[in-house]
Amino acid sequence: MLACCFGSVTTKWLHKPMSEPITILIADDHTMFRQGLREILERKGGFSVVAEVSDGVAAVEAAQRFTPAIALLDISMPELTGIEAARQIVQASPTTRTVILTMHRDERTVLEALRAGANAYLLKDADSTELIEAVRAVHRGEAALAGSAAARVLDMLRRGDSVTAPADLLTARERDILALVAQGDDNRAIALKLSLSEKTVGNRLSEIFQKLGVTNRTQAAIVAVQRGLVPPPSAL
Amino acid sequence: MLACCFGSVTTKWLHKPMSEPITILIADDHTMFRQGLREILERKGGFSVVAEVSDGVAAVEAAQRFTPAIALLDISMPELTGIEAARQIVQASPTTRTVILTMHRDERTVLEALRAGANAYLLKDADSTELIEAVRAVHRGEAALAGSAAARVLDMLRRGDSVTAPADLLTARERDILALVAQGDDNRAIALKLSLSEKTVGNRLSEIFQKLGVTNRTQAAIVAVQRGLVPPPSAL
DNA sequence: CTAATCATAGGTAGAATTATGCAGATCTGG
DNA sequence: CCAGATCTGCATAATTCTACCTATGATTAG
Repeated sequence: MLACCFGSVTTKWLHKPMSEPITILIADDHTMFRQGLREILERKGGFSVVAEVSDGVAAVEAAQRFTPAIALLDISMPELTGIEAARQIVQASPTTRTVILTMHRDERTVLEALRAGANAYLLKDADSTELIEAVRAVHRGEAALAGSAAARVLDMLRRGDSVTAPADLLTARERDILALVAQGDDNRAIALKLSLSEKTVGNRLSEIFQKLGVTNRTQAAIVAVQRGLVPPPSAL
Repeated sequence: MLACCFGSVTTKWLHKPMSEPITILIADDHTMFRQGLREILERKGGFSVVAEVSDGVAAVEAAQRFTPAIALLDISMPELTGIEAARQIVQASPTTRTVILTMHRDERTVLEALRAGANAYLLKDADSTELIEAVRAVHRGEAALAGSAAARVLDMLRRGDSVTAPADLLTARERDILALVAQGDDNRAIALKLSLSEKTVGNRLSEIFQKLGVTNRTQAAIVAVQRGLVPPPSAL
């Protein structure tokens, strides 16, 4: 522990001879988590947290303004999920590489994130050294997937079918509907809010269920939130 | 930043003359978050993290074995929610004071936690200095509620009715059912798993909806997870 | 241009959900 | 032991949901 502290101080003094520190944007809706991450990164040395934001929209804006080398994006954020944010950040700030943070070890979420242009996918119960290593790897231009995640994705790539078949990506409209389902709206409410007929909502929903591999709306809501397909319901 | 680092080192050297460090148990299912918390607490000085666990059951066991002065409990944990863990910890280790961490600013959750015997209730988007202050206050024997939370609870206490009326605490059986709803089970599946008739499940559900102030099972599932009434669905 | 996909919406039929009311069994605190 | 709360089960009816079918117009890719 002391060694660690000394180590960090030492590293700090050696900043100048090192190459530029890696600039980082942290996006997570929990202040404590952000501060913890910042501590870990800055004490380690070689990293410079240039922005901290608490929702997806702010993340995109900050990425555009600060063009950080790395954007650490939590999946579950208000306004815009980490995955959506990543999608927009690769447009808004192409030099920024994105790392998705999540608590769910879900293969399909990984693919969803990678398709959105994310360069890495890390579980929140990964060790902080794994995080550091992943950030460095991504900064070097490698696409990093933490330990177990990497194995799973490779497995899926090997099986082949998994990568193409469950390309069950929801369409934009389907996501609209799913987002309302995940807020507890019934079909009538959804139809009203989206100016659709209840029939259409019901039909869409059936397709969504198929794509998500579930059989009812409650399961769909759970999956949607867990996979970061829609922003989590803020408060009821 | 440098000052901060020196400060922490200094504090560490001064450990001995200080009163005993406050022993702390951290329970959260995200390793990164735990490590961040630990960093923040240990660098600040005066705190000693004696155990880190990732689920509610382990939290209760650790509290029993290490009898920490403070248990920092995340609400949303596998196996056992932070609130349930607090309930059991006050039994298993009466000298341990519990601090509930959550991301939801929900008045009813606050009450739920306080009723379970928690000594403090902190939002995860609180500042780390607030956390430190709260932990110290709780250790001094005070019941701490972070800024806005305190105000809200006081408001509710003032209104009076809120404290007694929404004593809509669910019964044990109702929680059982709600937990399955929050996993996406339909009434038939619930009836099977709990050895009940579908009718009974339906009846219970209607009462649960009333108590939670919702109108359908999806909303109930959302509320249940957000309030920490049931452990979140692990993976679907 | 053609084929494919998407968004829309209508229909039917069956399954599930939800709101109520009633009632016996059990348990618990006073 | 009593009173009250809880758990259980049954019934009914209205509502909602879900699966599956068809079909039209718009957009898009090849």
